[in-house]
Amino acid sequence: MFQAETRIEELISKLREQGYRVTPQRAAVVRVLASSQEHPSVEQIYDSVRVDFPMTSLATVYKTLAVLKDMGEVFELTIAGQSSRYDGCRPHSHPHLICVECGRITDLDIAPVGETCEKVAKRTGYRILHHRHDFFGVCPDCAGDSEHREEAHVGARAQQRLVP
Amino acid sequence: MFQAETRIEELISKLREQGYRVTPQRAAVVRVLASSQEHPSVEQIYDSVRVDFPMTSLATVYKTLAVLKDMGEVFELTIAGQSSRYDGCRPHSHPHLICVECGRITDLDIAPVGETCEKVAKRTGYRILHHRHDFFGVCPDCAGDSEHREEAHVGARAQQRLVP
DNA sequence: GTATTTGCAAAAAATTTGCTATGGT
DNA sequence: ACCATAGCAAATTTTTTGCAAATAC
Repeated sequence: MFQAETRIEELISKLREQGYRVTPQRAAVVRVLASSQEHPSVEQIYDSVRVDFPMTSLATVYKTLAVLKDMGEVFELTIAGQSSRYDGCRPHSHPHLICVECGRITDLDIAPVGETCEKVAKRTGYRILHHRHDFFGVCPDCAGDSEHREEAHVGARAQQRLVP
Repeated sequence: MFQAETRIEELISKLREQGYRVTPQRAAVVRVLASSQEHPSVEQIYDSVRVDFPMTSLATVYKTLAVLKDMGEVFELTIAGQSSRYDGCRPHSHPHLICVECGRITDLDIAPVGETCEKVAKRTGYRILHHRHDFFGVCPDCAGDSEHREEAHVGARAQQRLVP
């Protein structure tokens, strides 16, 4: 929130530096990414962007995200059973906490495992680019809900299949 | 490879215990999952299964994987830009090494972060179910390839006086 | 002015689902 | 025999792409 403006400027600059054109649509996507803690989906980014730029297309959002991903400024969080979420606030790998019920994604500030990256590189001979460390669980809200209404509560956002 | 048989039996038993019927198709999927280190995709599982059971359908593979995932015996590794891969050899969360060039996925045997899970649970109030710790990088083979490609591509002239 | 980028709509992937016949228990 | 499951094809969902028109630089 605080650093959102800074991050927006940073991303805009980097786009320019790399020879990309800064269109209003791209700027809008950047703004949404930099100012949200929500790790939004493409659809959510699209909706937010269209508040200010109703002419923006979904394809453009995808294309912009592809550019930012290639630049290494945005990380795509693929998740089983739902569409990808995007993290553009912090350029560096950091752990996430993901509620498997409601889909909420939170940044974690636990000690980074930076040294482990180097350890892995040394041991395996890989050149490590980044890593993902995500914890999946049930958030307090959803835990409370499911205690009370186990069967009725099928997460509002999370589509889970029911199996006998 | 050694423990494959054991793991196959284990999975079959667990299916039975939970009231699922053990069909030849399901057994075949289990066999592929338990005996491969490759973290196969659905398509690869499908192809392997069809060697022995050519009548098996892709939908059945998906359905079987859904069952095994729900049982917590198979983990779906979602990856940006490609279809999911499945890890059914070890039931417990463990880190992976993923080559972003060739897609190869290798199990890592570095120290588990079990205590971190509990730490996260304590700190956040989430009930942690599992976690993902994956390192993305370029494997030695692919690194070699791209070095050669680059050299060939740059050509003799450009090489003479370039920055270290 | 020119090359990139947009938006659209259509295509391509990837995954799921509904329904009936089949087959495990 | 009963009911879960397989197979198939159609439906969904998610993401990508080709191309003419618009536009950032």
